[in-house]
Amino acid sequence: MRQTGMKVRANRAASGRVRMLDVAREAGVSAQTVSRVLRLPETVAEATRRRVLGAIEKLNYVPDLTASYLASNRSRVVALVLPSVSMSIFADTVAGLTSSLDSAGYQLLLAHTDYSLDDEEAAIRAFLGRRPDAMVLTGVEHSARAEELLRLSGIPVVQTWALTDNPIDMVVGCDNVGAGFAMGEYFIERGYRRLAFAGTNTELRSRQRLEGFARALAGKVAEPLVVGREDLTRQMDEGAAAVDEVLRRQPDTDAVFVASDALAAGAIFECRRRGVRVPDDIAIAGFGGYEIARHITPGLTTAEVSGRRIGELAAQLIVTRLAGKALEQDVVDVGFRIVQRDSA
Amino acid sequence: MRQTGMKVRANRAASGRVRMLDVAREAGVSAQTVSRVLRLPETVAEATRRRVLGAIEKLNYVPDLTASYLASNRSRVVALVLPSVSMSIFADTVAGLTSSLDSAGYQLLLAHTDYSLDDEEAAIRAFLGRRPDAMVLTGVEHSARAEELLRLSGIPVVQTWALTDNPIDMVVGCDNVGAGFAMGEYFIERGYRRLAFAGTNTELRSRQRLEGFARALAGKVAEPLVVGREDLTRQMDEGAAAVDEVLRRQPDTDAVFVASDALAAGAIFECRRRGVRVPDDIAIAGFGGYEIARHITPGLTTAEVSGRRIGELAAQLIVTRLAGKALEQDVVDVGFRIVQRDSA
DNA sequence: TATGGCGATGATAACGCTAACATAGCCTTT
DNA sequence: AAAGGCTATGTTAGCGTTATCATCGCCATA
Repeated sequence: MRQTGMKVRANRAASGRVRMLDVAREAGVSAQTVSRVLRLPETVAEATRRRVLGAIEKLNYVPDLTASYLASNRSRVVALVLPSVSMSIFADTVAGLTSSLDSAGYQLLLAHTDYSLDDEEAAIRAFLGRRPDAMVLTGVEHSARAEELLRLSGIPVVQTWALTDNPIDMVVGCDNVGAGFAMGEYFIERGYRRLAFAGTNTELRSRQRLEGFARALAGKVAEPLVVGREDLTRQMDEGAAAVDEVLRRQPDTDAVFVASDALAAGAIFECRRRGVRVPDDIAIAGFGGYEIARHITPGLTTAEVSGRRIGELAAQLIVTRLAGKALEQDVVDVGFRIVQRDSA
Repeated sequence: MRQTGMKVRANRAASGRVRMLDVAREAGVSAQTVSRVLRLPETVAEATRRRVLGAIEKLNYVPDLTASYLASNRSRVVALVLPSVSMSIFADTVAGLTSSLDSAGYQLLLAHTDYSLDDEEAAIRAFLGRRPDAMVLTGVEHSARAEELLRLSGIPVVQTWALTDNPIDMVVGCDNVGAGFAMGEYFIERGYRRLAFAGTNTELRSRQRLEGFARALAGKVAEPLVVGREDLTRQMDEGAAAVDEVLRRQPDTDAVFVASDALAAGAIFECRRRGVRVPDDIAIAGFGGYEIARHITPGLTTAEVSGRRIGELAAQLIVTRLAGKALEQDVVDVGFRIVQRDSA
């Protein structure tokens, strides 16, 4: 496979692939000039540049960014770790992130953890081997080892969808405790007295929403019934199961705060199937602000957070940082907004 | 930055990063032995291996897969090009793909094209620079140049979500024309006579479903009204708009085949808002088999296709092929299934 | 005891690119 | 006209890994 001995002879590499040197020969320049045409075109004379571009076109040359990284120490790759890919809320974040990074010439490496911190650590470790220029994580809860690896790597890291006083590096998210608190107050103002919370045990963000929610109720009404779900692959099924559990364990519940809109939609659908009226028999509020919240009947009252904006801001922080510029702030709160509809 | 002159001295590279050589020195072996511990552990003596693993742990060494690619010509990266990330149907495919590839040690590079063939070509070009071991595309329609680049690259390519007689390499998908035809027959059997189709102009797959649908109606009932949507970012909004257009342009429509379940759900929600009864006033069927089809009221009749299975099979084809094994078949039809619920 | 084979390890030369420095030619400036 | 500076291009030496071949013991075999 590898050619040994005969030097310089070949017009193509042993691999058969077109290299920068092949383009250079075709254009009658040095490899360095080809490199410059690609990266700093304005430093190359018009005529030369045209000749090189012609050769690139003719030979169908595609530069090897892997080799480029090795020589320049910039990979132009951003790694993204998500709990789950098939979750609309994160999909918006991915969309915002890629849109903004694309235009800056970065590409996205993706992994998902199935909500396991161990899997997350494994994913981070594997990613670091690709030498990404930056890494985006979901949430602010990670294994100690994962945080250490990230710190040692020295690359910019953005944690998303939550806030923390002790970030690894940068954070773009919302105040989950605050959102829970606001929803608790909202329920109480409206006169609901027998409350429940349905969320996921495995997610810190869900637990934080519960924390705020419970705090808002404290001293005013009874503690909320808490229903925790583990499996998150079938969101609507889980939401339906959550309602079922709430109605079984505390039949006189008059309002439920559900930790995500997809779950909440599942809950509303289940109520409809059972003939339980929303909000008359039971009020339901969600979190996230997915498209379905606007469309479902009754409209879903929810704590809206712009997932897309989180992605865009994360990208912006990364690009700014990688450009060597100073950041105005490395903790960004995108906020939330209680959107009132008919479900609560 | 680069050190010139003084050789061998440094215990760490100029970059400050831990290299294989640092581990080798720590363990008192050669770099090659460290490499072997990582890739072919069984060829290294037990005691040596332990020493090397200890050194790796101690120094927090993370192998540089970029350099590894350059030397071995295997990147262990699979590139995936999607029309859109925030679309549940593709999310399942991504999930299936990553799950299967993870365990084989591959990582996923992701890009989206916003349904533009030009953007797709750009994404493919950019990806090829990363030298992925394989590439997964959505659909079977690509620019001529993109196909040429892929063929020249020589890597395994899997096209998904459709079938074709002339694949670039491998295909995993379903028969969109056939699904449309089956849905057409279904409507006719049930006595619907004034039909419409709502889909996207930009997607070949949507047009194929229409083709089959129209063919099933031909000679039996009038040609279907065709409503085409362009913007696909807000699926449910688009579905609502589609119903609106159908009712406006052909008020006596008694059934609509909508090219995706998310659109169809939007359509059902819109009908509900307007007081149009489904299926009594208008029947609605979808395509895909998303979770919402089971939950919405009325339940959505749909042509179900397993997006997850498409991802899993694509991964399997890739892994088999990269392992140098022969494939039983390079065109896989995952099939579809008309699932009858209450909406049609 | 010489021979061959095998298991474990090491030395060396790429892989395709870019940083850093070098050079060559030309234009200003004084 | 000499000095300096600028622009366009070339040369060289890596970046961190792995493929390949070489080496060195050691043991079984004849």
